[in-house]
Amino acid sequence: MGISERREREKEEMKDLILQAALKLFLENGYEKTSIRAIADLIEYSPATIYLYYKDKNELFLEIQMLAFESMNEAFEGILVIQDPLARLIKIGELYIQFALDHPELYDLMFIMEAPMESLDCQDKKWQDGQASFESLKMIIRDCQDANYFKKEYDVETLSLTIWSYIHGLVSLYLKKRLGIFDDNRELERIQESNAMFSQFLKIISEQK
Amino acid sequence: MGISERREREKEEMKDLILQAALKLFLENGYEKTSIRAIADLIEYSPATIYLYYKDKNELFLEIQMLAFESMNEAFEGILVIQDPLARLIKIGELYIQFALDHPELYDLMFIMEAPMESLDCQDKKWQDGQASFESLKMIIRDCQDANYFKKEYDVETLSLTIWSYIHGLVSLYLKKRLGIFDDNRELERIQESNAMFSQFLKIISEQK
DNA sequence: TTTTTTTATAAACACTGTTTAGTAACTTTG
DNA sequence: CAAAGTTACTAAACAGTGTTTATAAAAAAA
Repeated sequence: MGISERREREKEEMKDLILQAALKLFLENGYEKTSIRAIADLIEYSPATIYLYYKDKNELFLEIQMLAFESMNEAFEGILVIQDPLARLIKIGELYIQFALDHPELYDLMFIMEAPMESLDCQDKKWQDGQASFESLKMIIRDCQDANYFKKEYDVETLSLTIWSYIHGLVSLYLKKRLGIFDDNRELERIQESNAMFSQFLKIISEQK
Repeated sequence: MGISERREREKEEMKDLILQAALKLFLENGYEKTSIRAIADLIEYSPATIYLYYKDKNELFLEIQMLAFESMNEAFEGILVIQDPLARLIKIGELYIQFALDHPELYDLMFIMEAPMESLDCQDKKWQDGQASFESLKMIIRDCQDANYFKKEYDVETLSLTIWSYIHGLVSLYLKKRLGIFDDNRELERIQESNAMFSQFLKIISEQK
């Protein structure tokens, strides 16, 4: 009997219809201004209908967060062609910054907002794409150790966290408009300069034996 | 005539009454759950009264942000007794982390939330305590350069931003519950380990000539 | 064709920040 | 001292928000 299968399929289609509408409005207006009523209006359904497919607003935006991680991991794919591990590390940092600047709302959802993490920890399988992107970083750092760029005594996870912290801090200070402390209006250049300096530091650390 | 002066004083007292009530509720429940009505209830006034003293919710919480910066700068005061500039730099990092962990809601307001920055840039005189704390960092780094810890070619502001980015990234990943990617429940230890590693790196960079 | 199950919604609930119109109290003036 | 003017305050409303409930319509199974 194909009926229940068709219904299952229709249910998925409806979930996706809602998700795409939510994504569209979210990218245009951000989280707060994307109301359930606005999403319902866009797809021409009643607000209550959305609750038949998603438990609440958080669950809906958790799904968008997952799409965002997939998208980021895609952006990281081209990285493997770079032979030298340290150059690869520096490149992934640049791609990370680029992703954050290109999709500030998605970045917010992935790494800053607490809303989508409220009924979840990063261990959850829904965060596997999030974990995957961190695994990419860890792998590159292991490669750097194998190629004798970093001391093998360094704990890979600690080193990964240290580098991730830096780059996340840099982009989130920018996204949250805290780089205005510099009196000139060269916030984007500041990011590039700081990142160049950090890359330089990584090289110094790698040369130190 | 002392009457208008008394009224001026009473106006300030009322502003402070509202501010203290807002601060109390904010520290207990965070920004979203601190409603104007709840503040009004606590001081036994009508919600509309609050709007006679503050333009809107943002202006009220901008005032709290300023209190938070003052409080952080106080926490930094003891730093000057440390003779060695590099040790001083490492110590201010520890104090920064401690402040963030002790007052997560205040930290959020100062460096993460966009709400209080909406009608303001960091250049505004209301952010002078915010600028002061960044100046402290810049001064320490200049001292490090004078003591030959860091190359004099390094731009002080770029170096400050790089270090600030790292430490802000670390604490904000923790506060926003993104350190759950580590399967153990040792998030606080992770922070300590990463910070120890970063301090180590600073030493390596300072020794490289 | 009748019964059962699924799908969708109108309306309400309990909130939110904010504005408006009107009242009561205090201050100044005649 | 009484009238006029000013200031302080609030009840009520406005326009939103996320979410739940009761009800009706449509589809599937009996």
